[in-house]
Amino acid sequence: MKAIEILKTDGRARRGTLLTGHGHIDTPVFMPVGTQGTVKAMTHKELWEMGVRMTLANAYHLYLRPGDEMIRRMGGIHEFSGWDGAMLTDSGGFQIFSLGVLREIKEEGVLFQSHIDGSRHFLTPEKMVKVQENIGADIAMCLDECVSYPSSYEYTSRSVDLTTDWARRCRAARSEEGSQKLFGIIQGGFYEDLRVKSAHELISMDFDGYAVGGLSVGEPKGLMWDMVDTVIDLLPPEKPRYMMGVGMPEDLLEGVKRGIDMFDCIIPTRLARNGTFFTPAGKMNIRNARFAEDKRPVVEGCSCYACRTYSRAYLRHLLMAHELTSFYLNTIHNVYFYMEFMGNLRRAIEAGTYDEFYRVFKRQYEGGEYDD
RNA sequence: GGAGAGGUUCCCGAGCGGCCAAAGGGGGCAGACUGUAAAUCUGUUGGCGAAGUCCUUCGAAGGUUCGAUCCCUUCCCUCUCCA
Repeated sequence: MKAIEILKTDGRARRGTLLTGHGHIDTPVFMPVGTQGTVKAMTHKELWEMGVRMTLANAYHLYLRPGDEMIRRMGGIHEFSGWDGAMLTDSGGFQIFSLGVLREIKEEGVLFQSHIDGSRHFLTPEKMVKVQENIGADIAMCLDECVSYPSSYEYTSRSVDLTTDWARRCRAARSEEGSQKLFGIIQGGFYEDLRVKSAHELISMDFDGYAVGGLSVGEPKGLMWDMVDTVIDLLPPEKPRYMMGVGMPEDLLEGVKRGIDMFDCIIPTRLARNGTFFTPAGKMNIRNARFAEDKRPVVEGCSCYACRTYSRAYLRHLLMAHELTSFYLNTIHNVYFYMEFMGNLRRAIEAGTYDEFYRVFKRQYEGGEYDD
């Protein structure tokens, strides 16, 4: 079954509808990250009201706790959590990368030591497909190896072969009944030929969609876009393209311009908890002393609950006092900002004015004039 | 009135002859964060534009010493116990 319908294009930018088992999702879409089946500090109510219709959870984390079998017995992640929107699960590939000290990568799979209790687990592509089926994600991701930057050509090359082999095994392991979609993940580090090779091999396996992974791992920005450019035109236009783990608003702007349909990133939620707000004029660190007695909202004219109700001074106070409400309100603002931003991107594509939107946004965002 | 303990940089608190502008924590200030082991991490926190065999600082004033936050004397102030 088809995973996306493209409604309109503007240059390379695509405006479409992602077809999932839990609703049709307007693309380009940004998925807030909810690793453990919840976007930190949010309930479904706030997310839904802000227009979030799709989130990302993590199969590795849910496998360890509470357990994928348990979630299956509870009726799947949607029933278990009460989330009516769509959900994509990452396979745990990123954890192979980020929890590096606790792992050993083999051809057969990854030997992993749980960060929770130290227990040993052998994660294979087949197993992670099964885990994601148990969880009941609308979109599952293949197990992959996300290579760090910098990595040698030799290492990256072997890693791509491994990721490709794992993708083949994931493809073979999936059960064909049900509406869950499975995406392949293009790797290849920062070597164009490896990216091309990875893309070609995955495309030949006919996945429901394709992700570009292994980006934003510490490389210069230019390199990241080189890799996207290298691969984007190889991808079948009738399938969704997902840029994993990206990014900042300016990254979304660049990605959409290049034809990416889906993004996820921890940035809006984590930065919120750490005191950084997104504004049309760039990032704002609310801890800065100059906001101590600032009665204005974070963003003048912003319709989010936090901006409608609270001042910079008060939000700063909540953060400094380590009040839990701070996480809630800050996250609301940043997620709202992202949702509104994505809506604007989509409308710009519909209107055929993406280039203009791109220029205006960048000028404002890099101008940094929120402090008057 | 008697006995004892103590006063250290914004706060708490270590230091008890030079390696001390003074550990550590808190707080403050600033930075970072990109498929979340994140309610996290990093830097900085006396002055002098920077630097230093520089200046000021460890309750106050004297003293001993080449040298004192550290030893001595007196004073001021806190706290505890006894009366």
